Amino acid sequence: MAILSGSCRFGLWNVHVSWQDDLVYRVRFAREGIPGPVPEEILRYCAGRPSDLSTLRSVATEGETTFARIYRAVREVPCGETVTYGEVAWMVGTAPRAVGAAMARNPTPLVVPCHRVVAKTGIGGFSPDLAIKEALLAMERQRDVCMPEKGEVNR
DNA sequence: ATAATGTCCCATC
DNA sequence: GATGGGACATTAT
Repeated sequence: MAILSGSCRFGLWNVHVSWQDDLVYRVRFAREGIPGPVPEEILRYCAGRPSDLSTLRSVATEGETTFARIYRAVREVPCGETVTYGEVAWMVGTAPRAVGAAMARNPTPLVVPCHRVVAKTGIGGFSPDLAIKEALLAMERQRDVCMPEKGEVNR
């Protein structure tokens, strides 16, 4: 089968997704949208509705490279919570700057929740726009986009 | 081999 | 509180 690609809206941005079944190859934020399908969980998440992004897999977490291990560690950060670059580094057994470099090159934001990794003193960075990171964190703190478990999805 | 990262920590004002 | 420099691991050129 061919890899599918499409986009959905999140605030002022469009979230482009390349995927197949439960495996996500790439996620990126862009000004303009494109037609095509997007995984159901991502669609719900962007709409601020309950979703469980952990049901999706990312190509970024596969392999035995240091980056892959970093992405796996980040994936375990619960929705609504944050960790610092240093803490992730300690868990994986690497350096804080390596974590920063890995986040900057994260091929699948959201699926690998790099927005939950913040600096010890501030919020850290995010591209293409730090405002996206702030919006994601604010949404996870206030809304119940987290915990799709056991039917509370609608009513 | 060198530069560049979405960092951290400690020593200074 | 603000600033500066060094150390750290990894990737890209």
